[in-house]
Amino acid sequence: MRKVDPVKHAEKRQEILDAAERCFIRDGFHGATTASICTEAGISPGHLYHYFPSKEAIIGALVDANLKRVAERFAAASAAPSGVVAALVSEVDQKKPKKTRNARLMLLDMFAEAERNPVLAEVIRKHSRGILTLTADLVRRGQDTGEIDRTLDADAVATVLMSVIDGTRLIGIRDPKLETTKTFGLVKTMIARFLAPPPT
Amino acid sequence: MRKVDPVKHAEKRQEILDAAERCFIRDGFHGATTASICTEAGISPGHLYHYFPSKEAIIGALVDANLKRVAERFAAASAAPSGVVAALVSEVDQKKPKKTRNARLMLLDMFAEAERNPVLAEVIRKHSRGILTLTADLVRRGQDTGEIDRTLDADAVATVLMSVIDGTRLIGIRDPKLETTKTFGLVKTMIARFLAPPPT
Amino acid sequence: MRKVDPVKHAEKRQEILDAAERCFIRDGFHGATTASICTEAGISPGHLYHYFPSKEAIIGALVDANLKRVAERFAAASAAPSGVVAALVSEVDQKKPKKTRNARLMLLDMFAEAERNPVLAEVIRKHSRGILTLTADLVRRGQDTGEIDRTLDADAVATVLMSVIDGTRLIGIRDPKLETTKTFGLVKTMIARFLAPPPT
Amino acid sequence: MRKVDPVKHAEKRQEILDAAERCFIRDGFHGATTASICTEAGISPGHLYHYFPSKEAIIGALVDANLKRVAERFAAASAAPSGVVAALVSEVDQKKPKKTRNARLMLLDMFAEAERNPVLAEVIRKHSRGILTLTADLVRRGQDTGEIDRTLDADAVATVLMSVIDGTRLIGIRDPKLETTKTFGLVKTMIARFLAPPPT
DNA sequence: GATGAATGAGACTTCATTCAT
DNA sequence: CATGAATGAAGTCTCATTCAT
Repeated sequence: MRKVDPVKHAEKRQEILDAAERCFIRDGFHGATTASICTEAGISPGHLYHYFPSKEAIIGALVDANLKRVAERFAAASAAPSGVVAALVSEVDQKKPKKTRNARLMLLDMFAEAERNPVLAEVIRKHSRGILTLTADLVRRGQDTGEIDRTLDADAVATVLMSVIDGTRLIGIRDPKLETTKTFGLVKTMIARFLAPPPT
Repeated sequence: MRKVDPVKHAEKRQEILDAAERCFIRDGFHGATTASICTEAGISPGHLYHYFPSKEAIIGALVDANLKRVAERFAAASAAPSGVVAALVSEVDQKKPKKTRNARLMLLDMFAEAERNPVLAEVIRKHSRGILTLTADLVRRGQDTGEIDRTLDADAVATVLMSVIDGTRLIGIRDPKLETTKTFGLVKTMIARFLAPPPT
Repeated sequence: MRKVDPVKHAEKRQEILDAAERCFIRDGFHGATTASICTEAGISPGHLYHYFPSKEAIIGALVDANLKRVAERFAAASAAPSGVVAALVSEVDQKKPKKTRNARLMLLDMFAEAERNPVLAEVIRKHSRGILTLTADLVRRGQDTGEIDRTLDADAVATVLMSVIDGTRLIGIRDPKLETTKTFGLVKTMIARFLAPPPT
Repeated sequence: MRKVDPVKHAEKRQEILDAAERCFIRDGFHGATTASICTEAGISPGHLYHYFPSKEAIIGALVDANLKRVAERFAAASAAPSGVVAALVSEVDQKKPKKTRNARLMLLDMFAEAERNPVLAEVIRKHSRGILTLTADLVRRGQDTGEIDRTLDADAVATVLMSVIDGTRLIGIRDPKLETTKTFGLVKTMIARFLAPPPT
């Protein structure tokens, strides 16, 4: 008799995820309550559980979606015809401050949560491996073209670059005033000098 | 004649802080309960409040102590007679994996918490400014001796280096297997190339 | 189509208030616990907070309802066609001893609580002003008909009468044995002599 | 070897009672903590129990002392050579507002507490009986001299007068603005008319 | 699907009282 | 006498989750 309309179901699910993201950014993973998410999404508390089996599952889905988005953005940058180093450096660029802040908020909550939550940790590891592979390939391409120092280990370089980008994301907690174009520019300089082939 | 023994009080306070740190590392700021801290410290639930007015105050004291320790360690490295770049790079070095992990756990919880807790945010900012000043001075010294590229802005360099170190600390969440000597070595290479004066 | 049933909600809320009143009469505002109220109301500890944001709010609602009831009862008496003095005196009458005792218990807890709780104090003030106005009007009516001494200030008389009634309510604490028909009768005599126009 | 100096002991005891009274007036019987009383009295928490076996005992002693003082003041007024009605009415007089307020605070807390505390209730009853006896005697004296209506039952009159005075004390909770000289004056008028012998 | 009433474990905190020194 | 460290029961309130309708 009754059939679930899978499209509508998926749409509603996404709406809830969006609402949850707003709540998490506003209040953090722990500060946000399922009740607040339901209010934000305009549904009743019980109804949430038609779409997600638990608050943890919402977090998991959100983290997965977020990291996937980042990975895809990076993949797009890699595929772009600009130089290899330019692609590598693209993630450092300063977006709108508000976006930067939101990204940082989610990143920190995600990472902090992942420390005690193996499922989340695995999600992060999965996406990290993807980005790492992509980056390493990019580095190897740069080495082939001579843009990048051939003596560097491409995989290790990828790891270091990912860590640099993560570090860049955190600057704003140390002190919001440090989150400047100058800082980001200097990070790019650092990466450029790091990767540059040694002068002959 | 009979007075409070401030030494004993401070000692007990420290014991509680140590116990709390173990709990926080094990369960996180949110997962750890005041009850678990009391059990770990071997005191009764109410007694905690003779030493700290709230759980938040414990976190605050712990964060302050932790960051102070880091800053002091770094100050010591700066004062050492080894080269300037060596000092700058010292923080990257891999300690015992367990210590690395613990440091990361605290760092993440601290930073995540600070996003919603202005008091904590200010504590972090205070210590960050201290480290930044120290680093910038070190960089300037390096520029004076010719070890470091004179065209770089010392303050901006300090910011970038701090961010790189923060990023290094996070590698283990992305994937514990990446937390290798090789990775850390390559970070040092990056910093060295970044700071090196341009070949004439 | 499907909506919250506001009637049921209000009913449950009232049930809880009734349960709370029983608890407060039995144990006092401080002696009664939210747990005991929940047990009395037959609900779980957490569920209380679907209907009231805090224990204080329950007290507030109860005090408001109680005073409102008193004011309405008095308003009804005022409207009755019996003589003005009879109406004024009606509040003194002795009800069933148990009711008298309960009323006293609530009154005392209310008043004691109001000393430190401005919100409660305002609730009491609000209803007191209502009763005062009503009484003063009644007195003026009596003065018009010649039942009451025209030289008395109606507002001041209202204040004194309210205070007399409050005092009457407290007799039972001084000594339960004093709470007799004789005492109450004499209070009526006092009021009658007080209000009576002077003999010409 | 060690003898307790009973004088010093009694003095310290009184100091503690004074401190406790300040605390109770400030915070109420429930709001005041033994810790705050100790701080106010300048002693350590443990030391309190050298003078009183419990917080309840402090309240008991304080209530006893307070009521005794009231009774004595009233006894003094009774003994004064002024008219009988003047003596009866003396308790109504408005003291300094602050004193009035403090008296009310203590009275309410005392009475509210006595509702659930039989020991306190008995203390109150004891002193009430004393005042009642005194008042009744005074009334009888007035009846002998012709100042007071001879048809009134002296004991019942005493009860009513005590209740009127209690009521007067509460006026300020209903609304602080009502605690005026005019109100108190009118209460005196009421009492005078109440007691006056009927015109022949 | 959808609601919101209901649950219950458990968190943080308070405070009168005791005890070792 | 005097201190203050220590106890532990209990209280208010939160919140993820379930269930009847």
